[in-house]
Amino acid sequence: MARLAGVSRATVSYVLNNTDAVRISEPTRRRVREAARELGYVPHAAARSLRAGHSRIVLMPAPAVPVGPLYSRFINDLQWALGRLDYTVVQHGTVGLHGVEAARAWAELRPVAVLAPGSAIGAEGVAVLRRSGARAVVTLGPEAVEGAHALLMDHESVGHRAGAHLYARGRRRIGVVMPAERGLEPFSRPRLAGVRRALDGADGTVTELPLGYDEESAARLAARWRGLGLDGVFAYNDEYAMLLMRALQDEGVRIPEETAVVGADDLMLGRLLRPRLSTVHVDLPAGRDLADLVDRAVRDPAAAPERRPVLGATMVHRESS
Amino acid sequence: MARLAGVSRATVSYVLNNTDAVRISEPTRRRVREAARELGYVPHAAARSLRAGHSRIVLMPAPAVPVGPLYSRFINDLQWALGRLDYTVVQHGTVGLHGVEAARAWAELRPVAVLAPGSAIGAEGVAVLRRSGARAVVTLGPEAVEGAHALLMDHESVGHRAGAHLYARGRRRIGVVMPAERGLEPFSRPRLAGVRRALDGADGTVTELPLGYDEESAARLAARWRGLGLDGVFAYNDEYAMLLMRALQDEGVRIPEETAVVGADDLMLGRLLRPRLSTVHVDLPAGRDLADLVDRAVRDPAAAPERRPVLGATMVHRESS
DNA sequence: TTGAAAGCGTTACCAC
DNA sequence: GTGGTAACGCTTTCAA
Repeated sequence: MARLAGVSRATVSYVLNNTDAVRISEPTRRRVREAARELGYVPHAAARSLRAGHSRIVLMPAPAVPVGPLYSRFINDLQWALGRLDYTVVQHGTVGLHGVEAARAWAELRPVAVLAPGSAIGAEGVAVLRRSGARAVVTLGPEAVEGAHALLMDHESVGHRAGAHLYARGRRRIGVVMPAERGLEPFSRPRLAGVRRALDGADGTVTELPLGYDEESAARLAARWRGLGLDGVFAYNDEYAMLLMRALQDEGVRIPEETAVVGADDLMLGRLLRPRLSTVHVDLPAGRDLADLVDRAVRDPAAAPERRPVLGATMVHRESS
Repeated sequence: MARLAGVSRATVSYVLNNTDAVRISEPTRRRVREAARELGYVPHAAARSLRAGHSRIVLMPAPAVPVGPLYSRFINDLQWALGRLDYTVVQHGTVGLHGVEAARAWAELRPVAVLAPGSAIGAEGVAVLRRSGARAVVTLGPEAVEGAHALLMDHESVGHRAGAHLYARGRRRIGVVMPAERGLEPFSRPRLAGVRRALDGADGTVTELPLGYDEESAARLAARWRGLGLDGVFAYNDEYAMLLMRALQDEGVRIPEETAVVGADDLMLGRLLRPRLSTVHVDLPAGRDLADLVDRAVRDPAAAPERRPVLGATMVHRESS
């Protein structure tokens, strides 16, 4: 900051951070504040964190795939809650980096905490981040990563709810839609596994159904539907469910009589379909809670890693199953 | 960086940035690199930008409202393209700040460029950012802001296309859905204005229809539909269109005979409805082009502000109108 | 109550 | 070819 009001830099620092020890005279404070406004002074985060040895940045990678309203809202909540705790939330636009590479890119900003999908980071990435001064690393995903706190997003149980529901409704030959789009495997594979587990040891079969998110792909699948002989399908999520349901209806397949359809995520969308779409409702944790967890972890970096299950799954039975 | 390999910090800097002047012996280079890996060394972005006087950060505010797949994809593209140009893209989780407040928060990171909705920033915010060293400020939105480059997102023409289409199809009493959700006004108001302009001086009327994104709200609107005497409606976007269409159909209103419905954004969704939804297709600029614009602006900060129209709007006529 | 000075990690510039 | 030194903007300690 310039030698603006004819006082020393230290005085400026005191005033602008209003340091508790009230050692600066009121007139001086006023002069400093005025000069700051006049000059459009903005503190330099880099200099501050260089000196302090750490920043107030909580870093998360920006999602690489277009993400649904559910997750968007979750991120927003979280940002708001972290902001209240005086953290600066930053979504880092990592291009296509993974693991250590990504961790290194993030570490350059010396975030005080990092929140990232476990799959994007790995144990080695966690180590890089911790060594570079991150006081907390929190992973999101199906399993915990060594050395980091874990928010266990149990997508497997989403599939399990759907599978169990279909089975309970008397369905035995069950299809599971697997999105062809890249980047969805971390969600789709556990969901598939959950359906498998629901039918494990029972008299049912599970068939994987690759499906691209476009009408032609859906029409192709629907055209060979009767040949597949399936009486139930878990469509990955509500959007794919809508796509598939439409194609099946166009093909004359009656829902739910011939084939029961279950989606997931409980979007508005599904309520508007006819028949109304049965779905697995997914509960994400409140941003507030998660922000508190991050804050606690930052304050006590040596604490044992927490593993907290989040993402409750509940079956919502409507008309399509 | 620690005094790791028994060489000076300067030598380390040379090796890791492999400075062109090849003045470092190969053995030394090797030693340095090895030590760096061993220590898990990661350069300190804050120190670097403090020294350099500027960062490579391109900052954008993280969207405050859940944003559709269209805009998500656009942001992703842009991030990727800027990453290719060696910028670090950062989405700043600004809680509820606007204008100068927000600008100040962003300026603390000393980004080399800022990309933000014009409404979120204002002329004063632009000034703060420029004074704090941002070499380029690019606004997105319906109108340009003094001192900044502008990407003119012409939502007014989206509404205009819809309005003109409905009028051409013989509709005269036209409703325009206005989402009740906060944060959508920057899009909904221009879209409404566009419809108004399309009917300007013609023998038609425009009626605003507030609508919350939930079934009850839609049902209430549908219940009083016949009383409104509207023969056409522009539903803000495809999602609201789907919500409204379903409610109207449940009420027995025939589409498009009694009421024509037009959405916007050309989502997959609309193709799956019956009747298929007419919509206004929106073209966002390629991330690549925009990244180039930012890069040019950064290289020549003194250049006259560009105002570039983006977001082409095309009417896609399907069955609902 | 205020000012001077050190030091955070980097890099540009000069001596060695 | 190498290494020392200063400076970037800020906070903090110490002295005036």
